[in-house]
Amino acid sequence: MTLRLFNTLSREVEPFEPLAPPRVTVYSCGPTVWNYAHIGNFRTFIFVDLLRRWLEASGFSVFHVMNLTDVDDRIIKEATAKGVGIDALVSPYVDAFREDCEYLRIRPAHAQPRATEHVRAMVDLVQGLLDKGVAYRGDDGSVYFAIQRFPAYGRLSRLDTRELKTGGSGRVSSDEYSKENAQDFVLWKAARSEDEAVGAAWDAPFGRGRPGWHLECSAMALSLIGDKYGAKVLDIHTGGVDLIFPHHEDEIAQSCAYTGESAFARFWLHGEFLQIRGAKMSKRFGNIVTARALREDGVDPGAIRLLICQAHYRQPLDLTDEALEAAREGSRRLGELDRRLRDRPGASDQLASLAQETDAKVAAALDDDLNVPRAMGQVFEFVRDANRLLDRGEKADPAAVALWERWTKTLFDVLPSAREADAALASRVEALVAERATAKKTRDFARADAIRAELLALGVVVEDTPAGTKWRLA
RNA sequence: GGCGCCGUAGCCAAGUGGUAAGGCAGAGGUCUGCAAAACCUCCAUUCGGCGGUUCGAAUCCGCCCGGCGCCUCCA
Repeated sequence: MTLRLFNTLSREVEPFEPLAPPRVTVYSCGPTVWNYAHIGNFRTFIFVDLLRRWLEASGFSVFHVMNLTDVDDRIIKEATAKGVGIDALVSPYVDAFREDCEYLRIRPAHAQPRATEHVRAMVDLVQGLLDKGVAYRGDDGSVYFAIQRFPAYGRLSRLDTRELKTGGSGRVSSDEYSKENAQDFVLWKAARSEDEAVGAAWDAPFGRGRPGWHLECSAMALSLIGDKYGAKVLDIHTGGVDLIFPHHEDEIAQSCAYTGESAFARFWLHGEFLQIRGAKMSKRFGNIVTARALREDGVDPGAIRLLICQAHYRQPLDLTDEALEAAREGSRRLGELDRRLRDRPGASDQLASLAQETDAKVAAALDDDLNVPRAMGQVFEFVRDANRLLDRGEKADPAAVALWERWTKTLFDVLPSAREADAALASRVEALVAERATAKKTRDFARADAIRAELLALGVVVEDTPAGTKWRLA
């Protein structure tokens, strides 16, 4: 049983074998920190998080890099508008991104390089490309990559089968005139006064300027895996489907032209979009839902993760209130069983073997191009069967509990967040629960129900069990 | 216009040649003073439509309808 992954390069599911097992290098295109990342961005990052968790659980030693783009056109534009430097603009959003990742239980990448901290590597890369003659300096002082001098250009996005859009707005930016070929892309943008004003310009042998977006990823990836492992080729490169062209195509061109290798990454994995009510989430459409907005609305990260886990990463997923509510309910049910398992420790061959069977199916699903939804289906079948066994008096076998925690915590991390009532509320609730117990004992059910309603108003749900009354936050 | 993805129950969603996983919602039941939680039963003769290939298709092919994305430094 080996891991198979869909490789955008071949458009096929292929057996995954890293260059130097057990090490696996993964580079993920991260956010541009000009604003709060939205939940659509995070769908991709959660997909990568699931991939990493499964690689690690499969015994691979993962080195994960996710960049933070902290210099680009939008950032410069925003900084200019606000009259601040790019670093001042970006810093709060860098912090926000890390907070959001923590909220969504996304494991931080081992390296989270910021583009502006690696300008040296970018300059070297550009110089290397100039030296090799695949890049040239345009009339405007910017440096461009000549795609005609890189025959493999377009392989990832199947450019040879595409036609350029004709007609349309015909919008041509001024730098178009500086290129040898309209499709050449910029590696290094000559500094303008606006760039200087916000601190977005660096010295380079080929002229003062700033890195182009595509360049950033190549330079950081190559320098980080090069420094650490002496490697020139990534095992896996991830991103959203929108990055296939031109971003990843350009990364391949730059990187391979520079290293002389035939590949920049052996596997290219792309996550589909999270749409919102059928449309792409975009600032333009005003339909952005940020992670922090969800957090402020009290949405449990377990529910968000479960929602994302219930669709395959290569399928578009539509975010609706209904879908989120369904996931919240599903996550709650998982949480119920989790509580039950902790409450009833003991030995049970039946539960242990059930868990083992489930685990094998979960593993098979994940090995099949990270089929998380199929794996989740198996977990839910386990929930039903385990509850039935517990109803019949079986105990929570430690071996079963260990596997349960592997799925629900280590791999998918979909349980509801633990929520503790503060001391004041807890003591008030305890008092009411005690009073209700007395009322029940004297068969004053009207009083007991009134107290239950009162508790509900406090956000507390009570459950009468053979072991006594239990309560929890709703 | 070119390239690509998708259309499976009320909602979300697996399944890509062998006779429709799973979640949510809903109905009935067990348990309960009543609830809650959990469990049991039911809930797509059918997979956007029409043709075709096949012993057999949601799965392959063709056409059509509908939705979405990329071709603008957008995950």
